[in-house]
Amino acid sequence: MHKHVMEPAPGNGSAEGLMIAVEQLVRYVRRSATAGGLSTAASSALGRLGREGPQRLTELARAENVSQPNMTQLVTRMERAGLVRRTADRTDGRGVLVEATDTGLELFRRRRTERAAALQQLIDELPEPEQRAVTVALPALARVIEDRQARSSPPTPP
Amino acid sequence: MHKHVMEPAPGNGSAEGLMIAVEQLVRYVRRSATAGGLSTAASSALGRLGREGPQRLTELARAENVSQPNMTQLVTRMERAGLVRRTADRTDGRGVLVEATDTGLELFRRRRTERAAALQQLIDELPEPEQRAVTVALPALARVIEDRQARSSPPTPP
DNA sequence: TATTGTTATACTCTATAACTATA
DNA sequence: TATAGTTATAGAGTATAACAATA
Repeated sequence: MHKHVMEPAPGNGSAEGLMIAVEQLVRYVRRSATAGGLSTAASSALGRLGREGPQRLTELARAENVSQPNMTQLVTRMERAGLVRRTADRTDGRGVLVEATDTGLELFRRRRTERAAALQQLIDELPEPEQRAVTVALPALARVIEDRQARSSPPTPP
Repeated sequence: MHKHVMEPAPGNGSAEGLMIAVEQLVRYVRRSATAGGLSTAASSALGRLGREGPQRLTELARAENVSQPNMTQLVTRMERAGLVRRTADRTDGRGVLVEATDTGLELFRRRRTERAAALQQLIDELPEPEQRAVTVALPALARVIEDRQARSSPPTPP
């Protein structure tokens, strides 16, 4: 096959090659969760609510790296779908707490199970040493991302 | 911090934990490319055109896992932006070949460089053995995904 | 005055169904 | 008849700007 433009192969270890691999993984993962017809954005927001419990709309928007109006609309759609509910923040009359419903939590778990199964299928096809590399590499990358985010946001000072 | 719902941590090696890590990586990578204001979809399609050269619209839609009308519209938007052009397929009057322009290719490279730099920053913060795990794991996963796709699509039979 | 959230507006992205033109 | 592509339609996802209410 003729290569129209010279570029790194996904396997050569350069940062660009690695990014090509990541892009492929991203596309694969995105396709693998289908339950409930949830979008990536909804699934991600719901996951955060499930993991971390009810939180402020602004907090959620910041955490998900979307604008406040975007989150307002996303929450509205999810509320309409019965996945989350809004409640008043008693400590601040301006605030709104967003909370996952039982339906929402259950759907989120089912979707993540689907994605996890798809990833597991991939891993199962790898030889042993590369399997181990995956179980080391992915959590390590996640940890570094978390560290960076913790460093750049206010560390809940006294 | 109180855990609202019990769930695997990103680092415990279970498929669900690994998927949480992948989700985090996905969000990080998506945010890291900003040049040209290209969307994920446009960037991905442009990348394929760059790597593989001009191809049929249907072929492109299938490869990117989107519907044909979706690809029609995406190509239209990209054409309007000067990133691709349509040409006739001389071997089939119904067909349309989509081809990246020089502008399109240049922008694609710049965006991937941005993403690669962001990934490299992550990797640089890892201890040596985990760095090595990353350079093994990501290409291995990409390779398995490619294998699966090759198996499920017609292998260009005679 | 600053912050929280919503509304208004305007794109992109996405799918399904219906259509046109060519094979 | 089947395939390639477009058009029509509709809804999700996104952002910025303007606004309302509360702190």
